[in-house]
Amino acid sequence: MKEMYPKNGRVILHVDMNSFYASVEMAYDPTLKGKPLAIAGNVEERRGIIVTCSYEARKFGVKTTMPLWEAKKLCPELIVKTPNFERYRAASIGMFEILRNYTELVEPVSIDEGYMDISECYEFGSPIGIAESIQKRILEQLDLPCSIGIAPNKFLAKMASDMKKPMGITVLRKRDIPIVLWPLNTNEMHGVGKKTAEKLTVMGINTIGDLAKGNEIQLKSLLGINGIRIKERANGIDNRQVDPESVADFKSIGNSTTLPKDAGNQQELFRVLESLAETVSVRLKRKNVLANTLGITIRFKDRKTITRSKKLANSVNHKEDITAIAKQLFLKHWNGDSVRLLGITGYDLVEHDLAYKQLDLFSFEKDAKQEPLIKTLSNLREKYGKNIIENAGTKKVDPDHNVGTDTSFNKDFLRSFPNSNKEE
DNA sequence: TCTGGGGTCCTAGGACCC
DNA sequence: TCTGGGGTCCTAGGACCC
Repeated sequence: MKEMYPKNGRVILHVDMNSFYASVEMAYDPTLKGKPLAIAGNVEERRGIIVTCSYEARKFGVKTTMPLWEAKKLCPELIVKTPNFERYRAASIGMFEILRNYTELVEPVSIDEGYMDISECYEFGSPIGIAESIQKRILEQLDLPCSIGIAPNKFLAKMASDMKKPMGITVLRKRDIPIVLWPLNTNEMHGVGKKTAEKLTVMGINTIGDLAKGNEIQLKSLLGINGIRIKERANGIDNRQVDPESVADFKSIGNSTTLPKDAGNQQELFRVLESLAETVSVRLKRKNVLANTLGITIRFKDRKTITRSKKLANSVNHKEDITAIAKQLFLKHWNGDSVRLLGITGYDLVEHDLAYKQLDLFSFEKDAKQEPLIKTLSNLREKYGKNIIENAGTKKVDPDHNVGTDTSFNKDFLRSFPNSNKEE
């Protein structure tokens, strides 16, 4: 059966929910249907921006990322709601469940979009038939609209799903590229933003067709590896696989907030850091991971933004540890200027159990990496007497002398010392 | 009254080691 | 006496996406 299909005959779908948050609110409260609706954060405060809006609101010129006050000026009867993420997550889970009825090869990209590899889905009919069936089920079961792109790879499927909204189904074959894709401006291409489009313009590249014929040496020198990649994409080449596991290994977990008013008071900023640390700690624990690197973000009142991070000797997920490190980083790099936004992010995430195993190994290791731990141990000895572990601090650690069996010194005990990551 | 919050990936320089 | 080249880790910033 498989041999009947050509080697590169993949069939990829990109399923994209239409104005997702607004549509979920409408499904939840049908009286909102047909009305200009916007979802916006910080509704009471001056920093609120439009996160998503209904097609009715778009007719007035309301757009995503527009400040709320501006949207209200354009559309005085705009209905504004704050995001209700539990609702959106529930709808998202329902949507991906429907997709998995057709194949296990479903890769969620974000809360409201995902790729499917339906190359082997013979029993469900033609690709268009499958797309129609998916669209119908999502509408009937969840009352939500979506657009679907059908193509031989991810990039083309993504471009295709964008072409008809709402409730579109678009097929984009390789042979359609010159007619359908090439006339478009480069900034309409997935992966080309404002900055890249500007650089391309300087090179005399305006359309995706220009890019497809672009000079590789020039592209590479101006845009790095991305220059080569976007040229390939412009020619319809994209070999990325649909990977259902990719959601499982997230790389960072963070929380940031724009303050109601710019602030320059250290006590006040510390309180913000404490609350951010709390959120990050809860999220890390919920995902059962610890962070090996911690970073902070400071945006000043002129919107200049800096990030500062620190690789840690011991992984963390407790609020107290995160708070202490964040404050320390902040004090070290804050110049006293008024602050607009603060953020804390954990990177280098390791699974809870793995982190503990490494910590155990770590305590028996004989090389120089042992130093931070030895310092911690010395502190402990000073505080609690030298009977905790006799030979810590020397290079001659006996692997059979298991420090972990001493109940007064276990992992939890060690972790209760936020200063174990203190900078020397 | 301008411009949120959650992320990913890439680049580049300096430290450090061999 | 005066200095190579490669690899990896760490840190910071930037571009992009939803």
